[in-house]
Formats: sequence, C-alpha cells, structure tokens
Amino acid sequence: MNSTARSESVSAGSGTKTAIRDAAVKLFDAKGFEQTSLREVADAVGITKASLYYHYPSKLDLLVAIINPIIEHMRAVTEDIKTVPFGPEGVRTILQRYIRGMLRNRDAGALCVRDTVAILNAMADRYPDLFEFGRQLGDWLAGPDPSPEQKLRASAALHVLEVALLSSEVAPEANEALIETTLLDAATCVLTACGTR
Amino acid sequence: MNSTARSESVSAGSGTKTAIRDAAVKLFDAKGFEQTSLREVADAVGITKASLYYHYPSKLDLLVAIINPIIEHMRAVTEDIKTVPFGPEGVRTILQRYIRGMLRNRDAGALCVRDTVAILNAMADRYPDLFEFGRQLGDWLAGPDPSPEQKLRASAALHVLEVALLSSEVAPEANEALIETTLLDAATCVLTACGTR
DNA sequence: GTCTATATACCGATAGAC
DNA sequence: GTCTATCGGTATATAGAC
Repeated sequence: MNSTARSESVSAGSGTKTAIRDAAVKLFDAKGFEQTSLREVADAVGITKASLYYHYPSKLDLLVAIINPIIEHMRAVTEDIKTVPFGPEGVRTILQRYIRGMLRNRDAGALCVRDTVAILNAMADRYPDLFEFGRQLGDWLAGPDPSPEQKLRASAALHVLEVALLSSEVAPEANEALIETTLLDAATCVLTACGTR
Repeated sequence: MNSTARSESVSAGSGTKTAIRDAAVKLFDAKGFEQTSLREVADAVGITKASLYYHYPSKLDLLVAIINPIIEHMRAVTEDIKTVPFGPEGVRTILQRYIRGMLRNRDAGALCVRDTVAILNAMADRYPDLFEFGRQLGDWLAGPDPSPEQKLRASAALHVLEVALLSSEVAPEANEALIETTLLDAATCVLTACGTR
C-alpha cells in the first residue's frame, strides 16, 4: 500500500482527485449542488477546502467533471437523430441508446434529474446548448408535424426512461437487462397509443 | 379601485401578499428555491426585503404558502388509496384524481419537480412525511407482492403523469381535457404491459 | 500537495423610525 | 405597512508558508 497511485476502484485516477469526485456526487445528490458547500466535500474526503481547489479550479469545474459523461451522451444521441430515419425501429434504436447511456452513468444522471434547475443554471454559461438536447430529442420522438397528443406522448416516453436513474431506489433487485427491457417496452407503449381507451 | 381588498384575479387575497407569492413562484421556478434571494423577490414586487418579512415570517413560510395545495392534494390521494380497492378501475380512479390535482396547481407542481432536492430538504422539518406520499402511492400502484418489473412500471406511470406539469411548455396548444386523457391512457398502458415486446 | 488565514460578498432575519 | 440600517453567519475563492 505504499508508492504511487494504486487504483482503489474501477474509475481511479490520481487518488485524491477521484476521492473528491466520489464524495461530491454523494453530497450533491443528497443535498443539491448549490446547497452543498466545498467545506463539506473537503471534510468528507479528509482534506481542507484549499487543497480541494488545487485539484479543481472552481466548484463549477467539479460539477462538470461529474456530469460530463451525461452531457457527452446527450450530445451523441442528439447527433444520432440526424442520421437515424424516423420510424418504429428507428425510435427503438434511439431509445435504447438513450437509456443505456443513462444506466452507464446512473449516479450523475440521478443528480441531474433531482436538481434540474440548479444544475441547468450553473452550466448555462459553459454549455449553452445543454437545454436544447432534451428538446430536440423530444421533437424527433414526436415525429414530423406532430399533434399536441404526440408531443405529450414523446415527452412522457422520455420521462419513463428517466426512471432508470432511480431504479436502485425503486427496485434494487432489478438488474440492468430487466430495467432496460421493461422501460423500453413501457416507453414505446406510451409513444404508440396502445392503451385501453 | 379605492377602498379595501378588491380582488384582482381568481386567487387574490391581501394585494401585496399575493403579489409576493406570484413573484416568488416565477423566480423559484426559474432559479430554484435556495438560489433565489428574498431581495430578488422583493425587487420584483417593488418593495424591500423588510416589508416582505411583514407578510411572511420566513423564507420557508413563503415556500409553504406556494406548495401547500400540492402537499394537501398528495395527502388526500394517499388517504384515498387506503379505501379504494386495487384493480383496473381503482387504479384509473386514483390516477385520475392524482393528475387532476396536479393540473389544478400546475405552477407549484412544476417547481417541485424541477427543484426536488432543495424543496424536499427545506420542508423536511415541517413536513416529515412528505417524502412518504410518493413512495406509498408507488407501492399501491405496483400492486400486492409486486415483482421488480411491476415496481418499475408503477414508478414510470407516475412519471408519465408528471408531464402534465410541463405541458404548457411541451404542448401549449393542448387543453386540460386532452392532457388528462392522453397521459391517463399512457400511464395505464405503462402499468399493464401492453407493449409490442 | 496540503495547510492556516483571510479577502470579499451575499444571505436570512431583526430593530426601530415613520 | 414600508422603510433604512445592521447583525451574525456562511459562501467561494485566494495568498502564502511548509
């Protein structure tokens, strides 16, 4: 346990730096981004606030380091919808890519959902098009020249997939395959108006 | 326009007091509860911070005045599930009551969804059982002795209904009847696994 | 790379005049 | 009922020793 940089988990980097990130994720998720002070994060790691600033130049940079995977995934899916043709199998392809990316970054995603306003406003300067990603995806899902009902269904389908981020709380026994299958089925069902009406 | 207490809108009360509430709803929704200062609210109304404290004894009391209708509605539905028998028509009854209450208080509801963590933590002391309402409703919807898939579907169904709170943004042309019908159909569809799988 | 100490700013809330 | 002025607390971020 001596020498330099032994990896302690899957996503180890420089040691203290990833310890800061992990502690911040936990605290941001529990208390919210703005309501969590860097002193609390530093205390959880066992260092001081000044040392934290050595690894991350600002509180915003710490947040970006956490949710960057989510942003890049949203950007990638938003790019995909420009090439994938709209239709039943195209929709399923997009929805599958979307939910898999969220399952891959579950903790950071849960943070975004439960603290939407604060995070969106904090990132607005650095990522001005972040808000557009969700809207563009919704527009594509609603199809060409959509009715109000289709718009509602598209938005509802995306909200169904967001349950994946809360799945460890809702159904801890479910594995990723079951979550993906169930929510993907539910979302396509929402989109295609297959109800009992 | 002289004398005392002329009602200016549907929910008029003492004049300044409701003006504060309305300004606060708008600002809390745009910036988040904790990130909005009482100085900003006071400025929007055209009074000072000290005058605001004459009408509301604390920032938390202002928040409670805004989202109290939502809380009471959640409490009422949570009471309903103890008497309504579980089954297809019972589920539809509960879901309908749930979505109608959210449509009735759309602005306050949107605030709760987009600023969940901050609001939940702020209200935790005064309303300790607030978090339980959503969980109990999810448990009832999942049915007796639910499988992981049923738990996921119940949670997803509730998330579908939450789209009602964002409907003025997603589909401004849709009236309340269309919103209710569409989302109610989508939610029951999510629950009953009627997909194309 | 981690520390102590501090600069600067804003917050919620209160006191008291009018 | 609205105001000015202020208290006490905490926040982000920085300076500089080690």
